[in-house]
Amino acid sequence: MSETLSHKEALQHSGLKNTKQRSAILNILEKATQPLNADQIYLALVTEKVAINLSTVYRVLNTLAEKELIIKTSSVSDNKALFERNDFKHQHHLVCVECKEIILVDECPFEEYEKKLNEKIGFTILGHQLEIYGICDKCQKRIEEENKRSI
Amino acid sequence: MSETLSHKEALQHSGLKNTKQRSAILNILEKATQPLNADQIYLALVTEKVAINLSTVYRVLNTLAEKELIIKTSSVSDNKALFERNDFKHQHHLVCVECKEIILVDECPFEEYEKKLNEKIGFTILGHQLEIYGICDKCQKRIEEENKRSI
DNA sequence: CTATCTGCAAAATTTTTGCATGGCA
DNA sequence: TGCCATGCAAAAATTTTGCAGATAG
Repeated sequence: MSETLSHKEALQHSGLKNTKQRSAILNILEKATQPLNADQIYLALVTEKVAINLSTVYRVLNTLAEKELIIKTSSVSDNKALFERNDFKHQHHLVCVECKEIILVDECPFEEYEKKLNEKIGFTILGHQLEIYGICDKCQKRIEEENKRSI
Repeated sequence: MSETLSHKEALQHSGLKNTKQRSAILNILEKATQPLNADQIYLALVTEKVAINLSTVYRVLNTLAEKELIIKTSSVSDNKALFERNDFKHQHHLVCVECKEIILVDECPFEEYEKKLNEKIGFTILGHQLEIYGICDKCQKRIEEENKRSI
């Protein structure tokens, strides 16, 4: 399995040992279509008959996030930590405060800004964490509809 | 105090009673230059000699967020719930990873970006949580100096 | 072989809840 | 007055940690 192989390489490259727990967690995140929380990952592993402890899940996730193999974010609705694989594309999350859906966007408004800050105050930006929240198109329309009806 | 008055009106408009705890919390968020978590709000209230219980803070914050008088988000780094007033005038933090100093900047690269996102995918931005990290001018120069000396 | 990793149990932290009392409309 | 809101204490939920035994390199 080439995925497992690349996980092994990724772990080694980060100076981490290639254990079945770590590899299994990377596999889960590989398959996921949206960020998952620790419990969801734990349950997915149990379903796949992977023997693991929830505290190990947390520890592995934090380790992988530190090494930037995965990305740690957090959910607005129930504020649990969320994790997703780092495909090294620079993306940001749009979180709808109504339906809690997460929309991924590739564009980033920072290239410009980073340059400006550096010129202005000499601050060198290494990175940033950005979460944008608002209301998605679908919810906006639903809300408008509801308002019309209630008049 | 006109702020207190508008809080009273805002609460009434949402069908909520105007209690000193709710008003005090709205006041704290009014003054804040960035989203605050429940504990920070509680501490700010205690500092201002407002008698309140932490569970009331949580309850009030959730109620206000439901009525959309405030916005609930969550922090990426320590995933705690964050709260800010709905029409937030914000600043951003530049955190130096060397000396941990925090530099406040007023400029925000989002006005442009928000417009673009709205036109493109209909997403209406209510706010955003941004953590920028890098190296400040001072540390940059110190590091360069150290490197020169070690050659 | 040994430094790192995991499981387990227990603790720490954040948030929620039940119930009796208090206070706004 | 009546209902909504708060305080208090206790519980629930999420995440972290210490330690002893297991395992990858």
